[in-house]
Amino acid sequence: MRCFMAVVKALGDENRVRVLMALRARELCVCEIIELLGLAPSTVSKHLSILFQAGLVESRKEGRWVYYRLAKSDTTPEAASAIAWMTGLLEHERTICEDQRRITENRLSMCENNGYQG
Amino acid sequence: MRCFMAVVKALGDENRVRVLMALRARELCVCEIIELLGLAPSTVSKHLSILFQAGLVESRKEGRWVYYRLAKSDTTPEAASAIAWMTGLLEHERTICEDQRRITENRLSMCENNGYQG
DNA sequence: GTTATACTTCGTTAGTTGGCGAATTACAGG
DNA sequence: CCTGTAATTCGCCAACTAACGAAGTATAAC
Repeated sequence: MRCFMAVVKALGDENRVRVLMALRARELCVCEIIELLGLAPSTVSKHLSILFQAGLVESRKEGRWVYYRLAKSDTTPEAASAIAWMTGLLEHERTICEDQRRITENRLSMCENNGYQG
Repeated sequence: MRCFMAVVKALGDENRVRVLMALRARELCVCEIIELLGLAPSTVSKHLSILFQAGLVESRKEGRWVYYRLAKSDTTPEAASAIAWMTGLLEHERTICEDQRRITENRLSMCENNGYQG
């Protein structure tokens, strides 16, 4: 129950939902997410830590950057099924699709890391 | 998106989740839900109105009582799939099962409507 | 070392939420 | 009518949350 509530509360903010949906396309570094949402770095960092605590995302550090990605299937059933459920309902949402476009077209312009090829 | 967020936020409170899971067994009048949760009537009424606004429950009035039940499949896809998702994850939870037992054994003792057969 | 960028942590503030009791409405039964 | 029960609405308060900026940590480049 505690895990389920953590996941649901993590999904309870529109900005966090946008992040999760955006991460379906590819992993993103924090500065890209900052640019995507248009929020202060400290705010975005807090959102990401909430998603992490809920088991919805994973992160890896590479040089100065921290990359976040959706948690793989070896995470909790709550997190995995939440992502699937959310995706089914929101993948055609206007805001989500626009975010998707900005990511795939590398239109996160303010980020110095833009154009990173992995 | 607005509908999805309403559903997710409605699921963001443990008492509301307990109500939804309890309503799988049968429809319940408000006084039974008050007894189940052990909260003030005004608090329970507020919770139920949030669940209703999100399209998760329906209600019918019968005499002095108002009965709530899970929204049928003709509700929004967000609400219907949310109930299915939640049920799959929580049906074996300790608290949920205990609530279930109290309901099926008519152990909501303080309610005058107890023993109602429909 | 110094500077610059990336990110996190901390403290503050404004807005939201969940809880309650009091007052109100609705209805069934004297 | 009046009384009692069921439920909702309203106002209030404590706790939580999302936002920010400032300060701190970490790494790369110079």
